[in-house]
Amino acid sequence: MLNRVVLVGRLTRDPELRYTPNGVAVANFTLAVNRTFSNQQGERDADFINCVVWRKPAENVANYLKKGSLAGVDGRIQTRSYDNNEGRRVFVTEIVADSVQFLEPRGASQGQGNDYFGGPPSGGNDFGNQQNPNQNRSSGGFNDDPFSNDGKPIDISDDDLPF
Amino acid sequence: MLNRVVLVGRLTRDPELRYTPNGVAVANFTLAVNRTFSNQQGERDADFINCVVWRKPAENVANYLKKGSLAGVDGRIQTRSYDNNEGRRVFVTEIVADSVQFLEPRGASQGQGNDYFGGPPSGGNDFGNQQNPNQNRSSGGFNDDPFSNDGKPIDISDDDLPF
Amino acid sequence: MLNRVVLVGRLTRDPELRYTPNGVAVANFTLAVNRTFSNQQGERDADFINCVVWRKPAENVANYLKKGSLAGVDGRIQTRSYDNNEGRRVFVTEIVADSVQFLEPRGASQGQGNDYFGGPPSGGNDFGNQQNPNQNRSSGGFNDDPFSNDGKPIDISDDDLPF
Amino acid sequence: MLNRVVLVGRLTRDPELRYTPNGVAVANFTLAVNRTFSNQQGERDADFINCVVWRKPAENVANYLKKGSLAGVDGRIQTRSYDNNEGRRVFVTEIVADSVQFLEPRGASQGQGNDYFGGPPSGGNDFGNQQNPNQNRSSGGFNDDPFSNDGKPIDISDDDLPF
DNA sequence: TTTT
DNA sequence: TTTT
Repeated sequence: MLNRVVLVGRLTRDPELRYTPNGVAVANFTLAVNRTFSNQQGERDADFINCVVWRKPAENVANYLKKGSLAGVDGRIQTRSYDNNEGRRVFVTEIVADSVQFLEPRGASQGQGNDYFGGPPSGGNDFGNQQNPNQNRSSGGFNDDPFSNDGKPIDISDDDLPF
Repeated sequence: MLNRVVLVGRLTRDPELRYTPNGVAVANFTLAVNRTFSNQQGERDADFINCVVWRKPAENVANYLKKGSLAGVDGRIQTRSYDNNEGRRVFVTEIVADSVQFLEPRGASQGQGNDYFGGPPSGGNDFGNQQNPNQNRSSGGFNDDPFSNDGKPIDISDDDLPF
Repeated sequence: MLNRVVLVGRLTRDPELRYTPNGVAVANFTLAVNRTFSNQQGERDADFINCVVWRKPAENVANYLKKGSLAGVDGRIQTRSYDNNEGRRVFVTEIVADSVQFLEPRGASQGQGNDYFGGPPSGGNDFGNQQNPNQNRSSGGFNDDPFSNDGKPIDISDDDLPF
Repeated sequence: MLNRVVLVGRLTRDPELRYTPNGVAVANFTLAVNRTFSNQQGERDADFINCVVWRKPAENVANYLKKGSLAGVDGRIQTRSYDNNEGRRVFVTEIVADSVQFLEPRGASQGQGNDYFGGPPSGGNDFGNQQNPNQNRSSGGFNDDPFSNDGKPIDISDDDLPF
């Protein structure tokens, strides 16, 4: 069923990288996502959202992100539970990231070249597991913008503004 | 910052409706969202995701959804904490729904008429807080489908299939 | 960079299935997504959104969805252009679906068993390309709901309701 | 019905700001969203996605974003049509943004203070129409991370790695 | 050219 | 503590 999450926020601390017994990489990190509205005290609260990422992107996260880095996450919500050392059942809600995007400007990672993110060897600012790069023949622009009416009087109506 | 969640799943039990001291409605419910892949044992696990919704849509949820109902949620992740009655700090991660969509077929709610959801007085199958119904003049369709080549030989290339 | 789309709507007509020269399946369909708000005339407009899906899920879409079917789509926006038979450049914006979910109730596809969707041989109501089924050990629930205060007076504040 | 889009990309040119006869602001801009995978030629294509935003956020977009700015968009897909000056029906697919987030680092807009975006008078790096700032009492962190096992041997299994 |  |  549908389960999709997209976040942009900052790492609250350096990511933690581990490996399973079989050598599969896992990285954990927490994203502080500032709310877009203020609370009663006029402050902007944040949500602190735990994220997990596996395999290659896990290593990229560990290598190129650190406390304070601005990052985007595309993933799904996962719930699980485990018994802690006091014999209590603990319930966990976290985001399993399909891909993590590094959103720091070039300077922040001393990269160079014409890519936003100078980091990973392979070039590119996105750490993803097998994506779905499907149909994309002649990637073109977009046109016929109804607003780009060349010199003719503008025609924007108010019809569509319900509140 | 960006924080967006979209879910489709089934209510694990009837929603709970309450009111704040000021009379504002809040509904809580949990969505079981079946995973789209199987685990090692060949079973489909589910994620159990707590949701909150406020005001009018809260009342609609309480009135038209029940245990087992299929529903869609569009919202954001919220984290909070509180001290429980043992003096322990409890951390909560939940979804604050901006809108909840009822996805049961008409029959399921004995509704009628030409709306999918026969429920709410106002008609419509969606419970939302103030949406952003912006520009939408002549709502039209889409056209010039590259695939609708009238009688001419099909032309789909394999260029775009990287794996 | 981030590019994520989630839709729930109804097919405007039967999906079209084709194959590339290399035998890769592609299905095209249009989703009518009713808006959640009414226009000036009190009517609910719809958006008509073109979707493409590749490989196995393409065949599932062709086999199990038809005009009017309620479906969910998780994908990304793609823009491309091509020259039509009048030598005009045509710009296309469409959704490339990573996965398509069949949201019709069981009866609608004469299925049976304890799966929501009785359709595909493999069982399951979701047609997806290689998903990212990562960490998901003991799938558990969620707990310590601040609202489940056992018999104690309810404590919901109005603090958080800014408008 | 569900219709949700989240994008992060760069403006292909300066945004265009206009006003309806009633004085409502509308801004148009196109986002270039680089794909996360390469094409057959080893290049990263981009999708060029037209966006519209209304009212106050429209003015913020016009004031604080320009060609090349990195921005996040949270919105919905809209389709419409109009007749162009050759009497042809043109179909448009675009994103109506509920909110636009400015993702440039502080320096890029000569701002200051402890907010990421020093721009808008009201402070804050997000331009949104009326959001849904609901329940958010004691915004706290997150804890009980199953991975933060203090000095005890790590326990990550491979159970969950299906491919 | 559109669905319920 | 979970839904079909």
